[in-house]
Amino acid sequence: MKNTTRNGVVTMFALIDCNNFYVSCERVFKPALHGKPVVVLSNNDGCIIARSQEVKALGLPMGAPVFKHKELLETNHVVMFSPNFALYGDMSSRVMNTLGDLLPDIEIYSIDEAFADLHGFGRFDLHELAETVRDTIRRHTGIPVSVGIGATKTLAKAANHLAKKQSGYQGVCVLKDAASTCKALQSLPVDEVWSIGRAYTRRLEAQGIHTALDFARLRPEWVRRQMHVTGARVHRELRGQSCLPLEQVRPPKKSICTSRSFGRKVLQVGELENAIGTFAAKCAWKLRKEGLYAGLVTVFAHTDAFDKQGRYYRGSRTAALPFVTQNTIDIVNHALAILKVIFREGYAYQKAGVILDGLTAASPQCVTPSLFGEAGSSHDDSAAIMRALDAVNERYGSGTLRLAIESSTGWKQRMERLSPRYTTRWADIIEVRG
DNA sequence: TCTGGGGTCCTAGGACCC
DNA sequence: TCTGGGGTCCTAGGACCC
Repeated sequence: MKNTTRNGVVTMFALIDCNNFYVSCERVFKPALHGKPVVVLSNNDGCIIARSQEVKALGLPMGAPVFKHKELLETNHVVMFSPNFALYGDMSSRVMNTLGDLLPDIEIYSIDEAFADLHGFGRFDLHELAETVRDTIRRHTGIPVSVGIGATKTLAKAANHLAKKQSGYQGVCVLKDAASTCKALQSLPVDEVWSIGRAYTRRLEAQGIHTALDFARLRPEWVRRQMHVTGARVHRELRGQSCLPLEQVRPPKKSICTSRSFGRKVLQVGELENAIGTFAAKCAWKLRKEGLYAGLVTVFAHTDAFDKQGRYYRGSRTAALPFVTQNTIDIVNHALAILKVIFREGYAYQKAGVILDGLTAASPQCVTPSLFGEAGSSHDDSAAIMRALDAVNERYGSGTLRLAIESSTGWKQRMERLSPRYTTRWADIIEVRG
């Protein structure tokens, strides 16, 4: 196994991952739930998207629909929450801030995970360092984390998985040399390797490849041929050759999407227009938050794929905007025009969405305007109106100021088990009585 | 009755051009 | 029967991630 170097110094990567993150967030404010089975549900309270250890032990899989497991959930008195993303987002920044104070070079990889480059910690005991990280985050935020350390990001991921799954590790696993790495990979099923999903697992197992070590020992040419560049990269990473650098600056988004399942059948074009208008406006708002402009709009709508009786239809179309924009009114109008084209009478629509692509950071002044581009309000006026819109909604709550076509509830149907926004809403702040 | 939402990257294949 | 070759751009779909 080769180790990677940075400025001639051997470097190691850490992956810090929150345990059962959404469930842990709920538990911080309801300590009585520790040791009890808890799940967090998707929008519309449809699927299970986070499970406590106790629920995993019951054999309930990730993404399981609630209605299929009603009995199991009831007999085991599983506590259920609607998703509270305002709370999870805020708890995530607390965790990341604490981590950033401990380790200078981090990459926030997802809401509940971060990588760290440990090149400055060569003389430290990495196991002790990892324990300090685990304990400090727990103390400062209440969130339990696991820490995995290895010579590459993929090995850090693998180490983290073992730290979580095998209780002997107590949430900390360091693959400090070739011997410990080999031993770890032997105990890691190949489908747990980062970026080896269902499809590749099926093909690898057919070849008798069952563990990460089996995979790491395959010939590079074979892996390149069968699993393309992505597979080849993972393969090299598992063998200790770092191919994935730490990305401390988040690259700009390439697409922005807002979509929902309706939670009921939508038949009328007017209702669908209301939904698409709402989603398009939300996309435009996300776009402005990122400081980007969109060049393409896609609208899709489809009936229920699980419903074997009903007639299936899936409509989707992409259109180029006449000029790049971040204006809600432009984006909503174009989305509604696309909807007119794809809408078919007589279907029971179950889900729809809007996607913005062709994103650019350039403001319209820097972009050649379309020869037949829509004249009218200047870009300056448009930008000023959007700033005013965002300012009002920021201050008085999203949806205070909106287009007539938008729904006031954002097409959220059932959210019956929502916890309070303890950390982001004054009215919901927790009171401590002494 | 009731099955999430938001992303990225890669490849193959068609359209089109010279 | 036999039907150029190479390049680019775009899109759809697959695979994967959290």
